[in-house]
Amino acid sequence: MAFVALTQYNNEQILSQLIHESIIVDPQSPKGRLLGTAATLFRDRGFDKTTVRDLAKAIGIQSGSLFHHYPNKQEILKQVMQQAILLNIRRVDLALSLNHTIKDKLLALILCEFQALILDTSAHISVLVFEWRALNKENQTIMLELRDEYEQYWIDVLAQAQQQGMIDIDHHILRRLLNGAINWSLNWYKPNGDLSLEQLANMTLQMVLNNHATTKQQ
Amino acid sequence: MAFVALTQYNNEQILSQLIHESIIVDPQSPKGRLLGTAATLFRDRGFDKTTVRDLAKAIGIQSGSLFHHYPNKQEILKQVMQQAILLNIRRVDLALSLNHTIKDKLLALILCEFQALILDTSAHISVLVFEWRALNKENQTIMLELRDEYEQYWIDVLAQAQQQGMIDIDHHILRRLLNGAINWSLNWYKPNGDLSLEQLANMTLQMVLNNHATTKQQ
DNA sequence: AATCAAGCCAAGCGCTTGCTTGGTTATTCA
DNA sequence: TGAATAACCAAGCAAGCGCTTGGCTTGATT
Repeated sequence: MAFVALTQYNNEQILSQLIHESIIVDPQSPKGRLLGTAATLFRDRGFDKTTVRDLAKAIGIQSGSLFHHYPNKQEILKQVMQQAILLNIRRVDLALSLNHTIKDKLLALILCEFQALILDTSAHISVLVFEWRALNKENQTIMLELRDEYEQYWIDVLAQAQQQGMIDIDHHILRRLLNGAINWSLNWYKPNGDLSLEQLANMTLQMVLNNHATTKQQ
Repeated sequence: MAFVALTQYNNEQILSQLIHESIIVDPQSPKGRLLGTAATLFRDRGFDKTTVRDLAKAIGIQSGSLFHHYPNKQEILKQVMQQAILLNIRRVDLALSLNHTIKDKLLALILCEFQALILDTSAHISVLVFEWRALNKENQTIMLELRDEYEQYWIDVLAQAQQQGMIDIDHHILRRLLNGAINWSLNWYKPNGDLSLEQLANMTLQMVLNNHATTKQQ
């Protein structure tokens, strides 16, 4: 029983499912393209340094026309982040259901998080991670509730891993350390280099597992 | 031969030494207090959202008077970051010389980095970590040279740790993961909580060491 | 006693920002 | 086919931004 990663097909299924449920906006629609463009600009230049004129120009409309779609710039930021979390909650949910040992589940979580940061949702997730402070307090509260939902998947798996003796240190703290280690890859990982995301995820797993568990499993 | 951490006295010695060598600005002087206030504001509100009027008001002068001390706002940011690195290079240098086993040296590096982020240089270092993109390209280059100098201490120790079989994965990648894990503590660690920095540093060390090394040493 | 630099103030310039307004064009669907 | 709605334009306002200017005050130096 080997480790199972999400396929491109999986991701497309999740996407169209969420669009159908009206949980996320179709990236093909005007509003969706706006969010995608905004995510890219926010990631590359930062929220504050991206002006509504920059954004409008990148889309090909007048700056004033943005406010037909969203009431203000802050709301655009919120939507970008919200879509990112909602999509990745589903991905994690599916990835965990495809794997059965705790070790594989943990690897699935790690790989999913790397993929979210580096692959197709990179722009949205980068904004979520690095433009957090640009969110106003009210929106931060809303987003924190969604993040808690996502974090629960991690906590559940890590708690079991600790129970089985696969990890040594407190799993809440381990999650914080891991979260930082993975997020930080945005600052250095080069997608077209020698190191694949699967390799990186495996190395990260190896870092947190104690040696007995590593050699005992499988 | 137990692990030796830097004392308050050590830090004061390093500080006055660096002031005497004119490498960093005396925090008591007008320019130094300006940098300290700027660091705090930049950390708490971000560089872009801190206006020169905010900064001037916090110091107790008119906004225009700032430009008597520094030619522009960007230069203030650069100085804040530069002071942070220069001070911490010295600290790491001393901390490594006080410890002799590789395991203790590694723990010293981890603890120093946590302390830099959380304790007295917190404001400066936070700015360095989280306001990097606010630096213009030219200043980024300058700062990268200083960071390389700092990173060399890490690479040296990690390379030896790997040679001795204390860590399993490539030490360059391990440094990236560790760097992220430690930096991220800014987002969650509460200095007055139950968890001390020494404990946190030890847990982090335990995470990266493989079990054989952990049990074999000492 | 004269000099001068450090430190600061008061005022405001020129520019950019998010967003508004009033109106026009395109698309959808009964 | 006609009405409603979505999508957009052109122009510009009010506020905030970094920074400049010209001159005043103070304390150390010679």
